[in-house]
Amino acid sequence: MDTKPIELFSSLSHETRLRCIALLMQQEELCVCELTHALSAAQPHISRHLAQLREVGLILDRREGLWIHYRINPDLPDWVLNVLSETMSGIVNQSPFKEDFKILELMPNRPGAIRCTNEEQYSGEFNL
Amino acid sequence: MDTKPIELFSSLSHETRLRCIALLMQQEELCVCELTHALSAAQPHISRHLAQLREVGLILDRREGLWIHYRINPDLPDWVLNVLSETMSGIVNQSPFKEDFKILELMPNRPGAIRCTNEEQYSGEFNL
DNA sequence: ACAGTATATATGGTATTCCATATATTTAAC
DNA sequence: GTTAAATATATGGAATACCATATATACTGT
Repeated sequence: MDTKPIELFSSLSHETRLRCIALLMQQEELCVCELTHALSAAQPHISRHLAQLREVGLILDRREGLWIHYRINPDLPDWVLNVLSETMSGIVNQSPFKEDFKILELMPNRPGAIRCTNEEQYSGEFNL
Repeated sequence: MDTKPIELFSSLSHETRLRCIALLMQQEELCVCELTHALSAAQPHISRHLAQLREVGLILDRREGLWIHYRINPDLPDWVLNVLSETMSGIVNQSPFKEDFKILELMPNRPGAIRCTNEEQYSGEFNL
């Protein structure tokens, strides 16, 4: 895959999209409703920006019944994945990203819980 | 310095700015006329985008007589510098970045000389 | 005065938002 | 086993906000 740097950076230069990417970097896989909850945003808003990220190839989707799970595309070029993880290390303690992690953790009835009896809990420490 | 990720990425999401950053990552210090030459762009165009990069703190300027030299801000947070160098490794072999390096190398009368030849003498088609 | 660089304004174009609606899938009713 | 309702997600379109460009003009140092 031949990621264009301009596309990459303009994808990351919108708060909604960067917040989604940040959550996906932490959580492996998330569905739209979880992202909607974590960002306290309208569902069409999230859906639009996820579509943009998908079109650029940053994320992949997987349908499972009602839910569509998104995840970071593991086949991105190394330099792109490195940019993402360097970015994570820079923003995990900044707002609104750190709050997003906490709100997601506290979300009731997460979709994964219906099927996965052993959902993994985020073990980080937060200071809201 | 507390670089905001959105500001960083929107700075990098414009081709002119990313090309300037790429040249500055390679060249330590460059003046506006060198960047103007390397990108074959109008001087006000370059100046405008350098101003944006300066306002965000990505680059610093230093006046020396007629010339204003720009350089990457060495006091950027580590994660930002890492994002920049990871990006460099991803784009050095892509167009138009790799061509920019060559055109800059071949520039006649680089400053240090008494004045920059700003004429549009460059007409040769490089086969890069 | 002149060369190098910066800024101001207007204009056109692109991205984003919001609302409404459409599609897809599961569950439930009959 | 169809049909309908409910849930999850996606898309269309108009209004707005944002950004880039071009051109002209102003500033700064020799």
